Amino acid sequence: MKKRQITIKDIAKALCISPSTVSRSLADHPDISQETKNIVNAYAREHKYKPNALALSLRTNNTKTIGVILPQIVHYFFSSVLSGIEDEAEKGGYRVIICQSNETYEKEVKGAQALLEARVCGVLASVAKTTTTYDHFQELIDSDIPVVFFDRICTGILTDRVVVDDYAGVCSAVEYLIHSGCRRVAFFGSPAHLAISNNRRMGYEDALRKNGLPVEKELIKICDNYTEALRLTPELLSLPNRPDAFFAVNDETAIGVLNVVKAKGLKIPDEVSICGFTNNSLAEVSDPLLTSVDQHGYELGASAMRLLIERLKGVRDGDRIVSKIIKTNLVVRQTTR
Amino acid sequence: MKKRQITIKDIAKALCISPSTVSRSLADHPDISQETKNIVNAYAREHKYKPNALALSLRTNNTKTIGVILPQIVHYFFSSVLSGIEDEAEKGGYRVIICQSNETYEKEVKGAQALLEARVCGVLASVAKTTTTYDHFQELIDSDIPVVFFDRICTGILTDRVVVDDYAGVCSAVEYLIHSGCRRVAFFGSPAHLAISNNRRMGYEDALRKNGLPVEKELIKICDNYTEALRLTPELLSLPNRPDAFFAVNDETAIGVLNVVKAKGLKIPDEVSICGFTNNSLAEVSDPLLTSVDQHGYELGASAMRLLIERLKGVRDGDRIVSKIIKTNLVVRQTTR
DNA sequence: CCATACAATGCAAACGTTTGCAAGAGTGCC
DNA sequence: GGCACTCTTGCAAACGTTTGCATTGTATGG
Repeated sequence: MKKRQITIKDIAKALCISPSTVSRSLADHPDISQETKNIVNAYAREHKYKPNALALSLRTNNTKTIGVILPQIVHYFFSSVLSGIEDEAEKGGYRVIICQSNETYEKEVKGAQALLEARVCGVLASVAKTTTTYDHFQELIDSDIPVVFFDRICTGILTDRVVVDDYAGVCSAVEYLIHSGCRRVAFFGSPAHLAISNNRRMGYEDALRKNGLPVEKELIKICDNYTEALRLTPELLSLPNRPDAFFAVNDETAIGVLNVVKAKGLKIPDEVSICGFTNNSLAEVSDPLLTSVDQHGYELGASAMRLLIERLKGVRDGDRIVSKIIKTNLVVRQTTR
Repeated sequence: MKKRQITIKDIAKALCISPSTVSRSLADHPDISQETKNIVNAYAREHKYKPNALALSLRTNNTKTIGVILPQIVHYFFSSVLSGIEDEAEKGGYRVIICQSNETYEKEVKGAQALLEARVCGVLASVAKTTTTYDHFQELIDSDIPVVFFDRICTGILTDRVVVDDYAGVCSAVEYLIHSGCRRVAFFGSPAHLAISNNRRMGYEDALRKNGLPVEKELIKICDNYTEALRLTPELLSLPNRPDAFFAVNDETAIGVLNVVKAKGLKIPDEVSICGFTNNSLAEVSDPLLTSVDQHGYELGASAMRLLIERLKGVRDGDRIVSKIIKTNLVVRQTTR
């Protein structure tokens, strides 16, 4: 009952010719007569011949497959990155196989092993939060599989990378706040042990300095989720000299701020401006609509994939590692002046 | 410079034994002496031997790979489904390769072809909005590749499916609204040409009927996005006999309603109750927090994958198609009494 | 001492392709 | 008629595995 897919051998047998002739006919090889080609192609089409990608890969030692290792598909940012990766892969004729680490080191390692066994041509990776040792990535590279890190890069390893320009994104957003008249901008950021956090914090501080404003400890909080924002925002608002703007390191947090500010009866943006980061769907349904820094996740994924494909094609010269930076841009909506 | 992965043949040559012995040693075959096994395993570990999944698949005619066809990875619902699929696949030792259709028929067909070429063991699919003909899915089935549809099922084809219990989800949510004292519940739904839309609409109507309330045309609108909600909600609120509750078919729309209601100065939930559908991250950051029907996307994906694996193992008997229904549940928050 | 049994290993084919090389048929030229 | 050429096709090996069967060597039993 098990129906096998039809193979080149089957076609050859049916038409009483050799497999080589069939193969060459399908590939439109000049050595084969037009007549034979016609017969073969007709038969192949009629019987819905599909080349066996496995056999082909084995033969040519080229799987046309890219592995992706990322923390969590469900996060808006990563799913948009993945979407960009997928689209660009398809354009280049590559398949994509994915492994989510769920932020654990162990699953990340398992994923890398699986990709090695699948003989992928290259790997795109964003490292898990709990990862501190990088042997599994090094093993990929040692096996001559190009690795391109995206967003959460791996500092210990010399390899291509493409990251979001957090620093500039935050800096220009904060400058925008300042130029619109804000004088006391609060900053809600992530814990400092991620490289990304520091970049953002520096962007904030530099924007203040560039514009002659003081960096005040009491306006800087570690706060990167909604509930924390609900807890910390009132504290800041009740300062004798309350902030007139908030910059939050993600949109959930910014929405938390927004809800508190509204509840206190303060006018947005006239009395308090708010700016988020990521620009996910939240920003498009809040009231008022949230101004946010767009990270261009899709573009980042697409860009990483393009870079990887260039590597595979050997367009890029050998050792020179390239590090691309995806520019963010501020999407101004209604929470800023 | 190109470093090949080490193969069984390499090990055989290095140890001056035959490839078969190496293969059997690695598989812990009883025919092989413990001594030989030890030597082989040691050598393999030292040189980081990784079995070539391609060759294995070709040999055994089993790729241990599942194909997934879905409309858009970026949507919260689909990315959570995908996450469930991925996790469950990993448990079962399957790889996952994904194709997004971007809601277009053409890409869906291309995806199906690619999966056929990759000789996947089975396929999980959710059909694109623009798809009206199903030959590409039929071709998979004709090639003896089991297909399990999830969420957006394909009515024309007899096959396993797992869907969200839209009808019951909407019905019980609306009943909840009624039992909490609401008498005029408005319904914001999708255009009727999707099967899903009708189920939801029926759930709404039946809930009203069961509780002796009239189904009123003027309370039923086609409206499934944020901006539409901003346009239509004021209309309903200015009716002489305005609704005291809104049920929306997704969370974006519900948030739109919420924002309008708040702006009008009506109390939520005392004067107007609101209930959404999907229970995505929006529901957890709105003010007040949105009551919503959780679709359990992750569980749906995991369940579909489990069903597919059972099929592949032959646990399920041949022709009987199974259709699983994932129960929704109402997450009551602050927009309902 | 021979037959038998058993343990350990090797041979070779197969999975579905591609491809270098050889081979056959036909044609034109001297 | 023989030679060199072109045009078309086929043979066989290779990619990395697994596995049925054959082979070898050794020990056991009569």
